[in-house]
Amino acid sequence: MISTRGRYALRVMIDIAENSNGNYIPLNDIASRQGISEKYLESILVILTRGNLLSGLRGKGGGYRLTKSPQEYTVKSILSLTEGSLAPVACLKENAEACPRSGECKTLSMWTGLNNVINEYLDGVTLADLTDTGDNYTI
Amino acid sequence: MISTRGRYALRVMIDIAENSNGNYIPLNDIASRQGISEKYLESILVILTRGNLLSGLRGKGGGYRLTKSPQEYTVKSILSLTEGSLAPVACLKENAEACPRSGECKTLSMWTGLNNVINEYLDGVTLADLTDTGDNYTI
DNA sequence: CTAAAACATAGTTATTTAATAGGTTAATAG
DNA sequence: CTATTAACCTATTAAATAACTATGTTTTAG
Repeated sequence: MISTRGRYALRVMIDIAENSNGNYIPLNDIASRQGISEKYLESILVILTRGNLLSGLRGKGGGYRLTKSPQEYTVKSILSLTEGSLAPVACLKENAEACPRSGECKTLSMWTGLNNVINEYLDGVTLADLTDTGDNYTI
Repeated sequence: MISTRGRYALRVMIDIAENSNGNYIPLNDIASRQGISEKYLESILVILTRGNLLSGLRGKGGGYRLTKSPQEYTVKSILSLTEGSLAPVACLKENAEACPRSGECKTLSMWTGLNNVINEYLDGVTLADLTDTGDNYTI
């Protein structure tokens, strides 16, 4: 289940894709448009910025902007960064410690299949697919 | 993300499918075979029994057994009962209250697509597919 | 009648989520 | 140069959920 962090992150990315045109737009604007608490949004933007999905500029005229064009962001890249992992079970996380039961586990291949199906789907949708214009601008 | 409740439920169903042959098998046996706390397992078996995926019989010689043959259980039916919902976002739950943003929501169709992909996958795997024999017995 | 086992209810602990609060640094407009 | 703007940083908290534990009651077989 995707938490609000991931869902808000997606909305923020869509908001920036639609409202910036390569310009920096301040957190303030995004928060009021989206009706999300400024302070909470800030914690999400930190993650997106540290993960290089956004770049931030301080001071007057500052804000956030995309680091690449909308069609280059997959939904998977946005969600897996903000959610930490999209794996349906703990043993399929990136840096999961080896499960002692993995040898005899009768459900592992089923979980792996589910994981693949989820990843393939989310890899096939880009940020541009979610915006009104589809293709807002190119960096 | 699937919690231990759902994962344990699957393991229990597999265990019963493989070890019962239409006979009732006691919680005690399942718990020790699976290495899961008896008391915690009990709370999961209550859900499975109330949902008619298992039937329980009290007293000596009692225990739990399947209510239908393994190939008639989809993994989805087991997980959605024990997890409550498999929807990736709250607004796609069965009895979700209508989201006030649903009209303007730019991510809804993407989430719906993800939900479909997950449900189709889990609907395509049966309990029989997860057991050693594949087809243990027929009721 | 006694033992076995499901059934029922309530409580505890730890973790995570969602959100707040308050302060610091950097950039720009005037 | 200075005031303002806005990102950046650290810490705290309230609420919910997950995972597990404890104790007792009822039913069934032998």
